[in-house]
Amino acid sequence: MGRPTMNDVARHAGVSLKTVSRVVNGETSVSADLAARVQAAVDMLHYRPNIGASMLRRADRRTRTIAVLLEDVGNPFSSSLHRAVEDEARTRGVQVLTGSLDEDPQRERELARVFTMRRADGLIIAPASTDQAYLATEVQQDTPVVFVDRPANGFPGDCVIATNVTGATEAVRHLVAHGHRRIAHLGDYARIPTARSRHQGYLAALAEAGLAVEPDLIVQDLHDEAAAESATMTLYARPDPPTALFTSQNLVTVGAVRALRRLRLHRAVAVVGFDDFPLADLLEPAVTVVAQDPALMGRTAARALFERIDGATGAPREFWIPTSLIRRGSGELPPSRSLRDAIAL
Amino acid sequence: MGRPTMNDVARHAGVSLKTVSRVVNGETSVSADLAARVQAAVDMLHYRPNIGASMLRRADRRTRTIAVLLEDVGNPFSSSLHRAVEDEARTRGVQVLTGSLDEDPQRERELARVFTMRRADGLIIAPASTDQAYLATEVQQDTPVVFVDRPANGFPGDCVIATNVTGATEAVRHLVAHGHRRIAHLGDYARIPTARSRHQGYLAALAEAGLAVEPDLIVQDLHDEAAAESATMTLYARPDPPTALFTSQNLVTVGAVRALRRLRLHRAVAVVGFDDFPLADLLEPAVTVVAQDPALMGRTAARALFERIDGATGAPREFWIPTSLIRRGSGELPPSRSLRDAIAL
DNA sequence: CTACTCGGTGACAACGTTGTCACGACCTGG
DNA sequence: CCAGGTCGTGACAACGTTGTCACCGAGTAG
Repeated sequence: MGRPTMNDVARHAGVSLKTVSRVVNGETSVSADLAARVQAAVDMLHYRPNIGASMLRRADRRTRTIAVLLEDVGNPFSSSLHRAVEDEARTRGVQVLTGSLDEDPQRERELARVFTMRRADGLIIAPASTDQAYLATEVQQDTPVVFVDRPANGFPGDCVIATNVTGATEAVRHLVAHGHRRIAHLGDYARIPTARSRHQGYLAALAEAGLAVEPDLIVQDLHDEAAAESATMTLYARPDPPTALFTSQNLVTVGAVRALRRLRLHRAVAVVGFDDFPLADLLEPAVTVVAQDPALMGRTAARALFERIDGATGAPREFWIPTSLIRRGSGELPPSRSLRDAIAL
Repeated sequence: MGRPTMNDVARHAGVSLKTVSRVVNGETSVSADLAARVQAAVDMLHYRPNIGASMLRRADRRTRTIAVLLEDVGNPFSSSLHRAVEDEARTRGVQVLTGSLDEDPQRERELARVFTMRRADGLIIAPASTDQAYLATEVQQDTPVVFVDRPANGFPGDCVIATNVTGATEAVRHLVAHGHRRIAHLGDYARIPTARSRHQGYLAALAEAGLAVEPDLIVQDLHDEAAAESATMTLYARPDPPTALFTSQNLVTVGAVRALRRLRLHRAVAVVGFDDFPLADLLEPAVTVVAQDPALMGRTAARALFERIDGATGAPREFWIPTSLIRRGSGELPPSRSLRDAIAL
């Protein structure tokens, strides 16, 4: 004996199945006494509508479910974004399915397919793959997709993206303004679009300041703390190390800070990181960052998605979420004259 | 024209609906050439089964969905736990619905009801309310519920809980071992069971060391950084402040550390926090904590849940997830003789 | 050669719900 | 008093799928 159905309620209340349906759906065309009898039966049996069955029959075909594909629901950026999406969904009585992609394009496709089979009303995707053309066959014609954090390719959908290029430019310009001429860039996987944009912003700031690009000072494909830490160690084993670092992602920033600590250079080398992280203000020196606003990105993406679900048409839109430079200390350190001495120390 | 259905595929392949069903479900009793024709039609039409409809008809009534109710999917503890649950679910082809409770008992009931209407196969709940008796009428007889982080009341289900009491005792014992006699406790909302357990552990360690409980040194109902920071400030405005702090939650720990910084007491007052947090090792001094293992808690809860979903019966089980003391510096500071002088400074 | 089995296939009902329509009771206006 | 409309209610089909069962043809044993 599973859960009671509408039929059970109808029998209990001595009315027809359809009348129960009407009461449960709050239609007003039911007489007061029948409605009361139905309600009593519902309460007695603890009846709960099966919304799966309901969606099957309903005209609008809505599951009142959206799916969110993020890099990793366990990391701070993704989870803040997730939370903001949840809050928007909640006001609409919509539930949220999530999945982590771990930078795996294959997994992105798999999950898109799975959520399609579940007939999610819409998808929010932080792409791990470089090409979303597969979505054309994977999702239903009228299932909207909103891309967040990274741009989409090959599939039309609203995009919600941080101002990566200008944010990175601002970061590097800030270092230049504090007198730095040799500024290294520690970047994430070069295949990640945001990493490329930030790299581009770095180059733009150098160009603007008339500084030469020194390939030796650019290290890419750093994705975790350990890689960033060892890359930083290597950088400072060179004869002529940079006086400042621009790190393009928070794990990279933390790895670099760790390395500078070990080298006792944390008060000698300036650092500006892209993306804020908790406790950045409590480190010594506190870490200057270009902060993103993941909650705003999530809220914006969710709102855009719901507008589409509610029928908004028109060309794909781009929402640019501004970044903001937060001066905390590490980015305001002046260039150290005697870095090599400091290292020798 | 929505998505193609099995009927469309059947028509295209020139076979019956049922044959398509068999092929889609991988039944082997279909001849090779019919199976091939069906597969071709599936590929051509980009057919995707509607698993909502499928679940309605299937004998096992499984939605292959579980629901996870956490405090806040955006905080580090909840999101690590969530991620671990996702990984377990993924190996089983099960999807995860999540919801944040924000310590709101009402919201816990609402979400339990919503996920029931969606016929989730099982629930993982980090309770926000003190009584889960409502689940008896809310969830189906055979829908298992696993409680995580906090114990349940009034409803049978496996529990996955950190060793809060012994962890807290170990923390305080550690401070005692370093010579502290006046150890304050900064606790979360007293209504939260874990906060109470940690408080209990604190008292046990004092008793064990023959130290008197000083009510003035116990501050409860601190739930965020700001509250913890101002409580700490107040504590050090007293004539005879504690030489060490035991903080029962990571936001409280961070708030306390912030206050000690402002008071320039961060090298004078020992701190041990309950629950680890990113970058605790990079602060000065690095923060000694009793670490929980949220990923292990999530994994354990998910495995327990799936065992129940797969039919395991028997009395509710308790899984105790051990905590571990991580010595980093702040907890090893000796008692300062001249705290009042330091404050005056 | 017959009876019986077995493997492959399809017709049909059913899952729990909502959309459509028809029916009867009551009211209203001429 | 009757035609026409409105209101409340229920019978029935349908959503997309799977479970059940019956059927057909071929192979096998007696």
